[in-house]
Amino acid sequence: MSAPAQTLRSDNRRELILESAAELFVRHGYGGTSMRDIAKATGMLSGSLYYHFASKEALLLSVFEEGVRLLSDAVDHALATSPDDPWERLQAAAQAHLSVLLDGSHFAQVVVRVLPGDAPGAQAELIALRDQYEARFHTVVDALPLTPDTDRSVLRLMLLGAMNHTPVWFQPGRATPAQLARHFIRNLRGTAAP
Amino acid sequence: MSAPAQTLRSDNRRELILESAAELFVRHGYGGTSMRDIAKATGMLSGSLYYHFASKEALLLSVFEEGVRLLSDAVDHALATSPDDPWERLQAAAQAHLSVLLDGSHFAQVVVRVLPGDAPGAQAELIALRDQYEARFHTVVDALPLTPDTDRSVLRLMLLGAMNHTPVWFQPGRATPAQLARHFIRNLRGTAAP
Amino acid sequence: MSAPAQTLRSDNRRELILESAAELFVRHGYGGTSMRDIAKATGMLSGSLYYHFASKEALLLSVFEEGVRLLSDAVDHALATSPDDPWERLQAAAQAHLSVLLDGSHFAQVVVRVLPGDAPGAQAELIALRDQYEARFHTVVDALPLTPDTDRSVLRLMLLGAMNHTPVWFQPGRATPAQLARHFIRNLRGTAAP
Amino acid sequence: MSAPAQTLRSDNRRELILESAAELFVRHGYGGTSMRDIAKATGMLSGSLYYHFASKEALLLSVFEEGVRLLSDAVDHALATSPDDPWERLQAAAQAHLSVLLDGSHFAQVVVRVLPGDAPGAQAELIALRDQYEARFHTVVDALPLTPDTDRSVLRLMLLGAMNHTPVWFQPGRATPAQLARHFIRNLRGTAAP
DNA sequence: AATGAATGAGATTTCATTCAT
DNA sequence: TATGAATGAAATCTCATTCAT
Repeated sequence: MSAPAQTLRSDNRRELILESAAELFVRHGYGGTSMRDIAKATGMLSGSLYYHFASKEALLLSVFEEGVRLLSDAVDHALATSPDDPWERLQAAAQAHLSVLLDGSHFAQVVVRVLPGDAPGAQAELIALRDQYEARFHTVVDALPLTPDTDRSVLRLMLLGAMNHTPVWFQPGRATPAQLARHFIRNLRGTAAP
Repeated sequence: MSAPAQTLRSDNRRELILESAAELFVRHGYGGTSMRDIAKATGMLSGSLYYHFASKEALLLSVFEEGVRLLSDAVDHALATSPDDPWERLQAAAQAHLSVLLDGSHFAQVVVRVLPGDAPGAQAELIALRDQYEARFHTVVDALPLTPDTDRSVLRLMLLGAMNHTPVWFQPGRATPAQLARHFIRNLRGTAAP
Repeated sequence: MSAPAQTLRSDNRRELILESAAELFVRHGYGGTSMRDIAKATGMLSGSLYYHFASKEALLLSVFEEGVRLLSDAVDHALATSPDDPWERLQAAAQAHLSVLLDGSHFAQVVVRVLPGDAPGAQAELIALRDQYEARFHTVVDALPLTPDTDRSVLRLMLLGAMNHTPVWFQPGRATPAQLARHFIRNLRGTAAP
Repeated sequence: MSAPAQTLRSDNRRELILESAAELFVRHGYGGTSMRDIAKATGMLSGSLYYHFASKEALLLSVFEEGVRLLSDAVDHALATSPDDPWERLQAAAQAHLSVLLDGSHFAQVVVRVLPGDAPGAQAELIALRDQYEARFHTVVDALPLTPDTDRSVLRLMLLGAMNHTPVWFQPGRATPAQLARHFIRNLRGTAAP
């Protein structure tokens, strides 16, 4: 009975550090955030972080993994429950992506804010994680019925770029992530007045 | 005869520092780049940088300003020499933006890579510079003939996000900035197969 | 048993830094003393000082406070146990002041050696501390029976100036602080041969 | 015709540097003043100072010498034109000392503000200059008719300490240096109400 | 699990100084 | 005479990290 309680408490601690780190990485970037900043935000001393994470890069990696996990789970679930229409599937994926990204989850924002080059020691892992997640959009875009002269890669990267830019300008009151996703997809399907 | 040489030499020094700094800021981020790194890349000692720039933030600001200047000049020129068709004007602006961004100019890439939050002391100035540049796209997008239910802000931010994401994945051999711009605009006008 | 030892050790460390700093500030002035000098004198590395004091100015302030505390306590105690005669009370205060200043306490000497203008960032606090201490002499001098044409402020400042100058020339073997105090007061009461 | 003009101009430059340096040494101490500060106050670049002075310590020494010269000349002149009464001679010397010190001459204030320990490399010269000046007070105090139990050294150092402390608290409007000198001497001759 | 204390390297910045021009 | 540019050392301070407790 006491063991699970302990585990829970320890998990809470770890969670708390991860959350504080994620928030600070988003706000000031990886290089602009110090272990002391993270410790202070957590109410600990900086040495104490090292009981939970071996290094700053390991901490970043954990944050990044959690962000990728949240995004992946959301998109996977959206695709699993979405109908067959290719454009609707893309919109479902976009909506899932934006929902996680804009609902205040700092984890997901770290994934699109911190570039692998920011942490040379973790570069390879960060790239692998990001690619592994983005593969989903590869699949979905490939299924779209497009005119032959449309470059599917450009379309995919365009959508990803547009979506990953949203944390910079998004304001909660104005539009929901779902509405944004609809806008994005509709724009991609054609916005010109006839 | 000697005066211009002197001026040139001094300008070269400053220019050289700016270029090295820009490149490193792009590669490792602002916080991931040290003044020593910049000095080493320039072949100077780190103290010598301070003859030319008062602080690391002042150096970033100069780099940023140069980037904004390059982008602004290119877009302004493109718009000044472009025909009246609104979509063609947007494409001209996008092409100018992407050309500067992807032709190897690290200055412009700093503008889209370094976020104001990375340098708290320069935050306000960075935001002002960015906004002042992006105003151009406001104007051009406002002139587009769009279906009434299209949110022009979303369309503008979508395009900017897509374009500013390109340095992450662009590979020189595959497509030119001009081709990319055309793709982007075409996609925004409608890519769905009939 | 181990807790007090720990506390003691930590206090000792802080105390040691304060003492080394005080000695160096007295010998070479505030601006002539570097944190490295202080660290070396303490047997630490210069970075370690910052665990105990946030900045060089904060360290100076702590040294200054300790000096003011020592002086204040001594003078307060002297006045509390001195008789009612105003001149004897002034002499008691002067003796207390000189005793602390000349018994080798570097803390007190910092108070009279380092001028507020030496550390612009701490100027206001230094002035406040000094004034708060010197107020005691205001009170005691005000109680003296003086001829009406005597300017009490001048008398007070004369005595303070004379006393605070002593660390420059005092030599331990020649006269005791108590003797000096007696000389000072007697001189102020009249030294002219009849 | 042009040579003297040049000389004059050069002398002015030198004078200007000396004055700026003196003022800054008084305000922020020797260690708290940088060559750049002095250059800026003079309207030159820091490298240019080295045409006039070989080093920061040489500059301090020149300032100090000028201060000692001003004080010495004033006191010597006062003694040369003063009557024979020993106390009046002391008062004349004190008045000369205070007049120079408080009339806004930063040179003289440097002499009493900068301690030899502040500039280890110039220590010996600074001490020699100071001692050479203060010898005058030795002579004058020795001539005083004093009760046998009065320690002449203490009296002399008391007066010097009191006088050299005045720049810290003196306010131009309230009393003239001459009045202060009279107060000081009268206090030393006896202030106690009968 | 966490802390207090320290480390040592390295960050940004400042300094006195030099020197070609 | 003075400047612009640079130097190299040293200044203050911060950092990620370690470790005994």
